[in-house]
Amino acid sequence: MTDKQLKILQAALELFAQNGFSSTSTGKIAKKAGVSEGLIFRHFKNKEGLLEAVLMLGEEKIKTLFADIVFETEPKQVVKKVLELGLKIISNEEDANFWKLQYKIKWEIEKYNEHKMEPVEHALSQAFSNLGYESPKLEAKLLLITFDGIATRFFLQENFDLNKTVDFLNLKYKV
Amino acid sequence: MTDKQLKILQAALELFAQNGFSSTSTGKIAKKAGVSEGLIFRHFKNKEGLLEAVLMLGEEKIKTLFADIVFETEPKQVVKKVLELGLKIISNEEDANFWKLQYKIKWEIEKYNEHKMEPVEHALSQAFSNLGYESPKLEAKLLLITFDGIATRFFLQENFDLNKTVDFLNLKYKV
DNA sequence: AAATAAAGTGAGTAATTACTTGCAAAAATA
DNA sequence: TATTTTTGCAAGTAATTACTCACTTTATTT
Repeated sequence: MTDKQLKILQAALELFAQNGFSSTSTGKIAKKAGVSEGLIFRHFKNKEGLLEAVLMLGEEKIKTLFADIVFETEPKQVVKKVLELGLKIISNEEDANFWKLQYKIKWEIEKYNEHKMEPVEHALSQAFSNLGYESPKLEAKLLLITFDGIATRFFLQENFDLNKTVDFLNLKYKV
Repeated sequence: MTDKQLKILQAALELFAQNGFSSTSTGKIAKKAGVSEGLIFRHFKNKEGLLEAVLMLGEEKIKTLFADIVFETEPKQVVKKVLELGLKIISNEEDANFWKLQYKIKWEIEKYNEHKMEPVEHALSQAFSNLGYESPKLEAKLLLITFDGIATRFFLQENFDLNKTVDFLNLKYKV
């Protein structure tokens, strides 16, 4: 991984997350990265290849955040940590861009990659089971669906109060 | 509203909802509508004007669906009807496209129009209040957030089981 | 040091883009 | 019926697009 290669990936992440895939030209990426446009195609073959590289880089980062949840043994803490994932994301601008890109791409390419969240869903399901919930699997699914809703608001609704929402959910789930 | 004008709007709705705004060319819209490309600009000034016209048409349709909720007096029925809004949407392909477009555009243009849901939120809040919930306003907000999550899954997740999710929520809210 | 490979450039290309314009047909109005 | 307005088309246009190619520079290997 050369220095310029990384610069391209960073510029692409920012622009893709900000303006979407098809609205971001390779020319603008090259300019932002301080690189000739041809270099993008040398390293990533084509625009889609660049997107895939950015997406893969993001998945690695996201997996790190998941590990903290999956290896948690205290059931209440599992739920709490899932709910507070959002707060964790804001704290790092690059992480936030990765998440935003994930959702943006979902809507642009129309494919929901459900198995990405599977380990978290499983951990949640187990946690709800231990907490005595009647339908732990459905509870886990529902919480992740709610999480998608929260993400939608967080990235798109200007005056969305994330803390308030998370607090309320903590209260509802008693964690 | 001429016949061709309507054809343009219908073609634009389908293509925008399917492929997004910036990825849909005016040429393709014209071809699908069976119309010369120039006519689009005659009637709608530019591509954005066409989008706005489509969006406005959609809002009218959506308002109809909302009316049924807002004028409902039985609190349990209000909650039930909000939860079953999704089911109602599938039944009509055009309605589904309008909703899909709403979300697509949100992510493409990055603006969440919250006041659009305000009457529903207010009705929900009142319903939760009547049902004795401790924080009716927050409950209303949370349900609409969850609704966004459900919409995300409904439109993007291939094997998403809408009925199962709605049934579970009906159970949780005891409606 | 010589040879090979990889990284990087920038000008060029064909296709697509949103949008314009001049003109004809149809509809509405007088 | 005559005139004006609206609706419609086809052939443009300038800008932008993703991508290529011939070439130079830098790094790695022999």
